[in-house]
Amino acid sequence: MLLNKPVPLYPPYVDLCDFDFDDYPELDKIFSSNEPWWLEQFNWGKIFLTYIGRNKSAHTYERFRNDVERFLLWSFIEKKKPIDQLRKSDLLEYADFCWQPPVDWIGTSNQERFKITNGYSAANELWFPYKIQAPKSLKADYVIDKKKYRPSQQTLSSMFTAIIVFYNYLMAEDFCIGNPAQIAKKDCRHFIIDSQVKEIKRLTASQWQYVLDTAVAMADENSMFERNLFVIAALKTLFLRISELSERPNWSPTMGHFWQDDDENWWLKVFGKSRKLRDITVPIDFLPFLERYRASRGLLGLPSSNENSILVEKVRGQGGMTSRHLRRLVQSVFDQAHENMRRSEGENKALKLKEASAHWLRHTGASMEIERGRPLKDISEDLGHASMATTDTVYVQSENKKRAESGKRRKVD
DNA sequence: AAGCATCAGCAAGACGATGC
DNA sequence: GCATCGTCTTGCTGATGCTT
Repeated sequence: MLLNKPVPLYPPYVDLCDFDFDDYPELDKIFSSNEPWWLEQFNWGKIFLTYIGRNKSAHTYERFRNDVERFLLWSFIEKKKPIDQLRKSDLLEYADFCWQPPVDWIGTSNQERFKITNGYSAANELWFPYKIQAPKSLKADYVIDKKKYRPSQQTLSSMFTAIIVFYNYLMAEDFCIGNPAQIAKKDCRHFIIDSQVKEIKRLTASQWQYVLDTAVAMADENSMFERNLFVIAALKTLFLRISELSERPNWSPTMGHFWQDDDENWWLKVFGKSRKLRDITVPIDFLPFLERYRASRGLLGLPSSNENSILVEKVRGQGGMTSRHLRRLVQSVFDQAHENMRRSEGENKALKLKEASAHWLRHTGASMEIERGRPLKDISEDLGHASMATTDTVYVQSENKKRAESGKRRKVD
């Protein structure tokens, strides 16, 4: 069976662990009817991904699976050469391929790799190795041109990372003798040195005012939106990441995580990125929002220590919520706020509200605090950054501000 | 100090399960 | 019956620690 179009090779991690060709008749056919090195290299990918899935995070598995799969498909179908025989120039060719893949390798929607049909896993016809989508702010009547697909700098760099790590693994296992990807990365012509001034992804003070007013109005009208109001107020005022409000395998946020010290200052304990626990200062202004949301759930006053009710609760069913749905709650407020602001201030001023995502609230809150002159050190701690340098480059950009200031006074004559 | 390798989190569409 | 919510997906962004 000649392979002339890309097919998915690797299932999700749990399914890869007990992978058996009997369950994947199509793959079985492909590998038994092609040159033996196809199967050998499929197996290299398989043991590498198994190792990643076992020792790294689930996300890293998915990220690396994409790229190992694309790379092998390219070597099978396009290059027709085993990966242990590839050299730097071949890898540069692969980078060109990724930069502008053929249109029949590109899809326009998220799709599962495999579908179960008649008890067997079969390739999903709608799945493609590459994907192009319309940006959410331009969703309506947007025509997708697959020829316009270009990976971002991050995507390209992630591609090299995955292939480099893959080759390193193969070298350690004595399958390969060198790492052509490592050398190719330095010569890849698609990388541009980026020292641009980056726009901070935040709302202006007036856009934020619309978001807050809209959320209050929505909650006043229908108590089901009390939850939306609480979430956006918490994300903005306490600089939270969306995940820090979500139920996760090793952490469930509860009301008891709000606590008071000896001087009656309020704090919130959160479990952040890279398994770091931190306490965030809770301003007095925020307490009414907390009380209000609690009241809508029939909880009296402010949280007592060791209170173990869920922090943000589902309206149907029991327990905390995943980040996916919390993001949708934020999005629904943004959509309404955009509509309100567009009507009274015009499309131009409201535009950013269409692009905004939940994470912008963290940026908006921190940026507004910096403008009010709160010490950078304190904000950095509340954000949970390990170093103030991160806070400065992401939120303040003091170097750029100085440069803009000194450049502003140049004369033409 | 800058750059790189590593890897974790976030965004948002698709789709199906679930609770009321 | 249907809105709510979780899971899977790819693409994007942020953070950390090591090397140079």
